Amino acid sequence: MTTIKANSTIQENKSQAYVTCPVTFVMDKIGGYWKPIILFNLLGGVRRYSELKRAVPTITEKVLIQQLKQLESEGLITRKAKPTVPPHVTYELSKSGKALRPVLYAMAEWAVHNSGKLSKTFSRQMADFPLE
Amino acid sequence: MTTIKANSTIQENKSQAYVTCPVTFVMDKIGGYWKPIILFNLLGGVRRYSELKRAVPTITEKVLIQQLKQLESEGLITRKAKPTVPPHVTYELSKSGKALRPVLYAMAEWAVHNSGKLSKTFSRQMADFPLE
DNA sequence: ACAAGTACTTACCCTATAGTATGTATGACC
DNA sequence: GGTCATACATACTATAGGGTAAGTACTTGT
Repeated sequence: MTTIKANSTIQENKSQAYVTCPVTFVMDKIGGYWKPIILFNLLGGVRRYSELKRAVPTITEKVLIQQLKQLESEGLITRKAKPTVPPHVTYELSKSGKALRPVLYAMAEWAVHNSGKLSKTFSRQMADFPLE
Repeated sequence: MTTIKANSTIQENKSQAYVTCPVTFVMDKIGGYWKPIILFNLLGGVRRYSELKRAVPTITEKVLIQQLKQLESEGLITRKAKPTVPPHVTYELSKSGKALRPVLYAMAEWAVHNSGKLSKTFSRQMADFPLE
């Protein structure tokens, strides 16, 4: 599952920047390519694994769980599994995950006003921006 | 200068997600590890290359210019060079770069409230958050 | 008997990003 | 005439993230 090597120079640089820059702290948690997309989808409420897969069709299964595990270990989402067959697993934003709404919203707003030709597409999407 | 290979699968996935997700659009522009940190520093106003270097001491020169070039080509910052010796180069947020303030601010706010022991450090930093 | 669905896991490979180290042009200053 | 400072460039290496492909366990439906 792609274990992270401790004590690499990159990781040490990161942990140093952590302490000094709040923005960096955030980027380290949601900075992966797919993480914001997943979080965005979870803003709409509880989602099954398979629902997320359908909502983000271009992500591969490996990367999807990988990112979900990371988000879970960072405390941004919670996983609930019913021990049935076939399995039934749901993901949900945690308290701090829900607190990211203003961040994602600010991003989306920025995209609407600073994406040239895509602006119209994005502003249409904003109508669907989950309010709670 | 690390040219990006066009037509790789990764790039194609990205360009597809672009069109559907405003959050992804933003992440692609400021999603690099150092970009938000650089932008954060430029929120304070015009900065010389050497000032940025001192402000972000753990970044290497190679990566610093690399990121600056990318931010410039994305239209988030502007570069001005005086043809003197020694050279005098300054960087500044563009209009769309300045528009990122709410995004960075929302991130910093989230960090203050969701970083456990680091919260106090971050809230102290927030006092210095550049207002304009 | 067998295919389908769910939520994964594993093995292997490729690429973008980051780090290390060194080089460059030019004029000012000593 | 050698050093200093500025703002880079370049070559090489390392790592994290992402992609492809295949497999697993168990039950329900045909």
